[in-house]
Amino acid sequence: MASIFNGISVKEKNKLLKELEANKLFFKKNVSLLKSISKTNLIGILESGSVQIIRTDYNGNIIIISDLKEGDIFSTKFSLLDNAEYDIITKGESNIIFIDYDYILSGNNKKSIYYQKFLINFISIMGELIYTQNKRINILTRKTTREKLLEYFYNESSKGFSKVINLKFNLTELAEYLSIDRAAMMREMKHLKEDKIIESDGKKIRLLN
Amino acid sequence: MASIFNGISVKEKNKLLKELEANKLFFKKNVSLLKSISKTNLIGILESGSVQIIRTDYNGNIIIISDLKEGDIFSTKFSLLDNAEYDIITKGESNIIFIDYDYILSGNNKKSIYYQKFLINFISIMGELIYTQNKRINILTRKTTREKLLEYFYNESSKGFSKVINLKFNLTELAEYLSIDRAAMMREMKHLKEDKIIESDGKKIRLLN
DNA sequence: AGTTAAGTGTTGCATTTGCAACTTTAACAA
DNA sequence: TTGTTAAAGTTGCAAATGCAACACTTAACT
Repeated sequence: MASIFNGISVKEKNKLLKELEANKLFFKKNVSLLKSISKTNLIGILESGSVQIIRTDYNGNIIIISDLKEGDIFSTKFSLLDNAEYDIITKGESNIIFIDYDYILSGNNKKSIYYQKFLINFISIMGELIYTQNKRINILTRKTTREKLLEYFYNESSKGFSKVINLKFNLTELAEYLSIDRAAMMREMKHLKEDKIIESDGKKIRLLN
Repeated sequence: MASIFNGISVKEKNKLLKELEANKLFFKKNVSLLKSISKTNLIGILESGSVQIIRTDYNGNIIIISDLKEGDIFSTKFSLLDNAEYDIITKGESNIIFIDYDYILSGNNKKSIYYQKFLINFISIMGELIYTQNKRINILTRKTTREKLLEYFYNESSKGFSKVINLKFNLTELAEYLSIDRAAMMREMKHLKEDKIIESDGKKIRLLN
């Protein structure tokens, strides 16, 4: 998995961050970031700790949009953080580097080789994100629960070159990812088993035929 | 809207394309591109003409995934073009520049200022795409037809700073974008009118209260 | 070990949805 | 003008889905 500082030494990284006028901020556990930062134009790099992007729907249910680990980045520009339903929450004490997005792209007086590497790494990360999003859209646009499940299973199966899938989600999270009711999903998985299209045991799914 | 050659002169552009070992290919109307190119690692830039990315579902229905205009880019890496349901079709005679994605990112011996501009423009375009995709996912993850419609209308309304929306889709395309049955969508729009939540006339929608 | 919380599995029921099959309207070319 | 095609608008109906409410199992913590 690409990281934004790939191929950049610690020394170069510090120079780069100064050049980009980066700010490093410390946050306690369970804090909403949106109160302390600009909502529209920042790139955040999670240096240490852990952070979640969440959506709170009209019922008050919290849906985890993404779970960030050290080295991951997020953006207040591409994500929908101007939308009141969304927020960024620290799950533990976290150090986060913020850089102004437009300043990254201004290019002014930034000709160093590590700046170029930074741009390239950024592109790499964005490419992965676009691909991930396309996969999800490809699933979400299926009309039935069965099609959504099977599209997901086939994706995971071909990714691992195997008819056996070890879910990286628990079943509750899988239902959230597919955006379907959990009970309806369980029901449909039962039908898929009855129809001998899959076998399953816990998080292990086997595609038949 | 950002273009990949923003701020790059024609002369520089030609140097850059040589540096990136770009290939320019001509295609006739109604041709599938996937037969002539590598499926996994290219960036395509539509220099002239018009192109669509489509998906053919199991019923044989064709869904337009995106409609590319001159200057737009597409990627065989981020899009799901390895998936048999997807294809790229020229709608008219088209000239397309292909660049190897990994080569763009290798950075080797590429220190020119226009290469840097190219990277920056690329990031800009990818950022817009990520944002667009996030918006769509935000809609597709709503459970009901009504919520999908309203989320879409509210988005468009706040984008235009107005309670009146002029749809950029026709209603058939809107149903496809929201991934709902057209008849069901029409029915729900009628309910929204009866409930005095919207008024509508053709492609003009007005949000009430 | 015992308690609590989180996740799994199931069911009945009302509602929503997709699908098929129409009619009507609009756009446009012969 | 008339004929043709695409889009808009309707409706009935069967099937799928979400929701609520359970019981049961597993994991996590004190």
